[in-house]
Amino acid sequence: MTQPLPLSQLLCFALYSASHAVQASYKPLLDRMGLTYPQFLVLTLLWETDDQPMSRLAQALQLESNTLTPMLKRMESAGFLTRSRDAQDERQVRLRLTEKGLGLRAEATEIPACFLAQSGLDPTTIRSLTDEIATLRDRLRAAQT
Amino acid sequence: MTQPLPLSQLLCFALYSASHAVQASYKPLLDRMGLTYPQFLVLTLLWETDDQPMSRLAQALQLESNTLTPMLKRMESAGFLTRSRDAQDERQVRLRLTEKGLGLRAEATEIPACFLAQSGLDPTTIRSLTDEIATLRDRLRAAQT
DNA sequence: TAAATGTAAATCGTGCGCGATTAAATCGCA
DNA sequence: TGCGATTTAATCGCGCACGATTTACATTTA
Repeated sequence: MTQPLPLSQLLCFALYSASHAVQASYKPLLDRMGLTYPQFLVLTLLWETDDQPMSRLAQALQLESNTLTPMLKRMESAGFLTRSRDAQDERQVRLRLTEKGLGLRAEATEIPACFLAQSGLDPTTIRSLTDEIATLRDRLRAAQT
Repeated sequence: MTQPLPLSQLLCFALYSASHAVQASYKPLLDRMGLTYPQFLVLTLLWETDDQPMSRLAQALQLESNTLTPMLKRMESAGFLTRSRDAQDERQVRLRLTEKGLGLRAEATEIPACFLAQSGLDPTTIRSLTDEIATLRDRLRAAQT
């Protein structure tokens, strides 16, 4: 048996604290647009593909209706998107960007670049780090059977 | 200008989703002990050094009193630790492990090892990944002036 | 020593995340 | 065709996170 690691050397804490630090660094930029960080993630998906069912966002973000439903309602009231039942399958809720939601795209997609600058790391390092973390995440999800 | 990246290639989302995946993989083990994930982080710090002021935990976790106060009260009611005002400086709240809190140490410090096994990554990779993520976090915090 | 300054927790409100449950629509199959 | 099983959202409760403010105590300084 090895000695227990201190918090500062735990991968779980590195991820936890880094994720919070990233959200904090995004915050001033998102505030100007009236977005929270998870809402920014939702819009990022809709900027890639507009008019998606909620179930697809849930899949991509690994979030469930108990998180997404109230969040999307707030985004609808704020005027970023519309929610409407699919005519073919009334169980599904389809999400569509409004003009306001579309209008934020150019400004918002600059944020990851600002973030990269703030981090002081070069793009290649950022890319490989992203891949390694995504691989870890996918393996954990797969093990979660 | 480069093209905007899809969500799946954003470092911020990799961190966000991996952090959630790690917490999900810890959950069944923590549930058995009656702990939440942030509570496990608090205990990890107290297992390293018992009898700390709340301000030191706040510094280590980068959390503030608005998060920690209610959380520590819950942990106190659950019997994991005690909270008491420091006699020398009545502004401070000192945290001490109870027998129950101490008793979880051996079992809980095994969790990161289980996690490592689940991840399917070798210890060396885990360590360098942890370091890289911590470096990124620290640079972002430093830029956050 | 009294007033100004600084520091540590606590409090309040809002928005996630998620377990558990419910409701409604669709699908599958006898 | 009809009825059980499945799928999709919605709802409810609780525990973080965090901005903003307040309270209590300590320290500095006039």
